[in-house]
Amino acid sequence: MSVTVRDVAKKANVSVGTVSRFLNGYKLRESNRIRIEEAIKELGFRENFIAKGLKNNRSMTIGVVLASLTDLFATSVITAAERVLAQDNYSIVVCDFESSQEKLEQKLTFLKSRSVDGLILFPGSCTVSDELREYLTDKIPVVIVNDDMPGFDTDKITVDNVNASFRAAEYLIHNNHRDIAIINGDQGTYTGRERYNGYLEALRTYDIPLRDEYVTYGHFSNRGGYTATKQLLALEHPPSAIYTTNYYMTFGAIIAINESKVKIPDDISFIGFDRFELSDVINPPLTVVEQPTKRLGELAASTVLRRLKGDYEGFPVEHSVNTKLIIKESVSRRDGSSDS
Amino acid sequence: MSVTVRDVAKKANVSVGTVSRFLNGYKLRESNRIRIEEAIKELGFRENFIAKGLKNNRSMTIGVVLASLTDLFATSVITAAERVLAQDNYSIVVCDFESSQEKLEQKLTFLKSRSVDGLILFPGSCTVSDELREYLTDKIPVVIVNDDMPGFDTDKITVDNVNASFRAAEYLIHNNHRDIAIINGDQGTYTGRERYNGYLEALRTYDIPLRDEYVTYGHFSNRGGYTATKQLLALEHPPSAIYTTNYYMTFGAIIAINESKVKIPDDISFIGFDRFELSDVINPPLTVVEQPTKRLGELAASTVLRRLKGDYEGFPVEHSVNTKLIIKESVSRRDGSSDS
DNA sequence: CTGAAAGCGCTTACAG
DNA sequence: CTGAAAGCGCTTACAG
Repeated sequence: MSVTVRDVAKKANVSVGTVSRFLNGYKLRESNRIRIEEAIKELGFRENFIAKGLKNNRSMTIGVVLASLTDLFATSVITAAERVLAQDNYSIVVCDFESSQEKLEQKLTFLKSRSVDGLILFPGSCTVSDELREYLTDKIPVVIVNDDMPGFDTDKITVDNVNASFRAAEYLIHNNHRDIAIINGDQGTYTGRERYNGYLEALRTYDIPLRDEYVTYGHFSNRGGYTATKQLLALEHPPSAIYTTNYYMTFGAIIAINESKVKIPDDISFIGFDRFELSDVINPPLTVVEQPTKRLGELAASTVLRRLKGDYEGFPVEHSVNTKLIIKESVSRRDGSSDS
Repeated sequence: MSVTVRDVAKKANVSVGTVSRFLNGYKLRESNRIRIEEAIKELGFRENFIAKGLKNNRSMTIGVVLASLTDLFATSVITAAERVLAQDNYSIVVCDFESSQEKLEQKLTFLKSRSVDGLILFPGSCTVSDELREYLTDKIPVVIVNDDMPGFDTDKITVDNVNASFRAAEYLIHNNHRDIAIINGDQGTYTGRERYNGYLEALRTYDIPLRDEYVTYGHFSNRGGYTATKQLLALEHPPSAIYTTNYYMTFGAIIAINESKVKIPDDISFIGFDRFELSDVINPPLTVVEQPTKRLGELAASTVLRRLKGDYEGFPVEHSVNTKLIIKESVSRRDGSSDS
């Protein structure tokens, strides 16, 4: 049915070995090269990656494992990663594990049985497991995105979460805000904790007492951000500024604010997280912490690729990429006085 | 290195053929079965899907091709599809083509060279091409999701787009609205056209004249929905109701409305599209057209699976799944009088 | 630079 | 029910 190296070899009057060498970029006699090229074209030959994989013990696929396929941050990162991987002829096979540790382990063995050559993992709140350790034992490179994984030493691509929060809070402080609320994500996650820590650090640095009622939790969801914001606005002494720590909570918060009578930035200042389409649509445009999703994806991809080529220099490496505080118009300058 | 059928065979004192038969669920002598099971367990044997694929000419992977990995509708559908496919041991390899016809064709040949066994395609504004036709020629099942593709006869899973719009508009009409605006998606797409058609049909059915200034285009994006809404609200005679035809435009519109002084549903009625987390968060909860993404994904998956098993009954089949109009509180009843 | 041959890990007629 | 053997489409020492 499909045309194979054997057919090409016959047509070009060489051995299959020579065809194979041609395909893999080895030098060969000019005349042979030309005849093979012609034969390939005439016959419409295409390599069979499966057969190739069997010999080389390579599947030319990279597993991508994440909590949910509908997570905008992860899919943005993956989009960039895919582009880089495709250049080297790798394709990605994706699995979501619905934030379940058990499902995660299941998916890991599933992907293992498909002989993925490498793994890009967004662990979220999940932890190491034997299934994961087996990858490293078998020399299959694993790259973790925006997470730590205590007890699992592998390459990581992260973002300066602590610093991001620090600068967001600091920016508010520089604008004379002292009543700064944070809407935290799940503290069971690395990003949730780190982003909270940066906030705490900023308050400490500038000698601003931490007020418990300004520390809320939105579970990284739209609804959570919405509820937390409602709760903050209902406080007897509401904050003068709110800082949200991911995209979903940001928009939950914005909707809650829009529903109330308070206005950004006159009545309340606001710093959101992540910069996707909505961030710039709303009015006033939001000051946000922008995560370099494209760069993260490219780094994740190039790191697996590098390991795949056997270059294990510096392993395990951690690339931390800087976020950017995008200053727009959602933060207003308070006058110096404090009414507390 | 890794343990193979040969190792299992040796340990269990049978031939590799027998081990293979065991793996594929054939009956065999009780004593052999037991010894093989033990050997597999002791050796930690796992099948090599690549080798299997070479013999069977199957890769056990399904290609998923879509315009953008960050599209919430598509990723919701894929999530459900993946679940079903995984049950049959298929994994999905995804490619986005960034809404470019050229990239699409490129990805199609790319996936072809990885021997995907089937294809789930979200064509968006792209059209048929030789690369795609080749799949059918080679008996690789292709299922198209929520789109038509003139000149390409294959299985399709769609949604009752026309009817969805018809019922949305009708619902507004039943609530005495006559000045109904629509925010259309790109008319180069199937869903864009169909959703517009349903609106037109409703107006025609109820003898309501079409007003050009109420027909706007939001290009399926947040920003587009935002801009179109601003424009509608600025009209000398603004509509009494707005209907948006996808999720992104819905939230662009909501933000625009929130920024203005008009209130939902008192000043303006609103029907959105798609029901993801935000739809229920905002206040008042939105009346929306809900697309059964889970069902769509399951149908797409089970349809490829069926074709893969050689069951070509009814080919090409078109499953049209019903949307639901979720009635919440964003539509108000007008009094009978008209002020036009 | 190239051919002949063995082999990657599995499956499947064939013969018993 | 099972073994021996050929083969899926490719790669790669080996010898020349």
